[in-house]
Amino acid sequence: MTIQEARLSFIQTWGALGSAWGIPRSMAQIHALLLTTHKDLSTEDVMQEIQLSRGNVNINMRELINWNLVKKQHKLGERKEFFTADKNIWSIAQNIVTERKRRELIPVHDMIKELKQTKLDGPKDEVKHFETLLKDLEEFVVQMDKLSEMAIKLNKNVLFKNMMKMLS
Amino acid sequence: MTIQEARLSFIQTWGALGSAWGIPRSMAQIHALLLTTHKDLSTEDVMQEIQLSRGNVNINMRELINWNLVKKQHKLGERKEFFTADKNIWSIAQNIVTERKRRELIPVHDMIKELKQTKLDGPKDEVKHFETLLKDLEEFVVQMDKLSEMAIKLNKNVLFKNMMKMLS
DNA sequence: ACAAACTTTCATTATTTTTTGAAAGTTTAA
DNA sequence: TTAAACTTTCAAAAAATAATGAAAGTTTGT
Repeated sequence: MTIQEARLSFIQTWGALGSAWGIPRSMAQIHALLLTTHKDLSTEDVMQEIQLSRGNVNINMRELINWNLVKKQHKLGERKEFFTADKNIWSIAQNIVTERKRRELIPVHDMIKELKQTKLDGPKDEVKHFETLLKDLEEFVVQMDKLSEMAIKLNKNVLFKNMMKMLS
Repeated sequence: MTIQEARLSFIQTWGALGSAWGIPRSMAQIHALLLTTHKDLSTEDVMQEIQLSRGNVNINMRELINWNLVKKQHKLGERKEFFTADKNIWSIAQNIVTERKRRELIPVHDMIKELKQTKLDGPKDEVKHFETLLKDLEEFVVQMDKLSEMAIKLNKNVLFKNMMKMLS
């Protein structure tokens, strides 16, 4: 298999995975392409390599930059902008986790907190059941948050790896 | 606020969250509805409460059953089927993690393993870079898998909670 | 100031995903 | 065996999401 074929196959799979996790296919594909190459790529390069329109590349590249997964590069003597992906897999994971937390975990937590503060009218047992649900959910959200922090902080850490071993 | 309003608000938010994570809105809403009530509900009940078509409820309920989040109940003297959600938040989380792992983590891991076994033709440095990427990704996938196992096993466990405290 | 080189925007189009609902299928009780 | 009560299926419609590409905007060098 040529390296080109391997790349394409990787890009396809990564795109499908992104799609399943609510990340636009093109965004995931662009990210995958940048991951597979050491060279910095221009918008034109990306368009050509994975057959996307200029607008699409532009918009999704900006999003990747927002997520801190990609950086702009300026080449001496070149007018074009080039792009390069962070290649450290743990830092990639950290940025993705942070971003999704901000977008999804926090809004849910806010809703839970708000409902918890609200006095609910209705049959006593129903109110009780609902309040228990809210309590359980909040505990869960808080634990997930801690777990993600922990995973981020300790991913490369010896203590963490030993703990893993200890617990598996 | 009435308990009915609170429920609706919860169902809406849960539906939106599901949507962001690649789970059909209706499926998440049905799940949320079942979580908010102690009573077992029939298809008809669900259709009425969140305004969904019969087919939609039927299909998504089946999916919830596949995910082990919901169980069928038969009531004595009733011909209809009723449905009830698992109310234990940790067991819910476990089932979701297991299911998503099966659907997304494993296929990606398989792709990585396959590419790793393949002899790649191309410029030496490009091949090297790509192989490093594969190695890093595989390590990552394996660690994620371990982390999810750990989270599942230890969620209610005292040792785990103390560890969390220790590390935060 | 001009124009070439490049980037960004956004209304429109295309694609994908989800939902509908009526028809077909199944089960149960008499 | 029949028919009422209920469940399942799936082709078609609707809704949501993503992609296109041409035009507008910006920057840079002369």
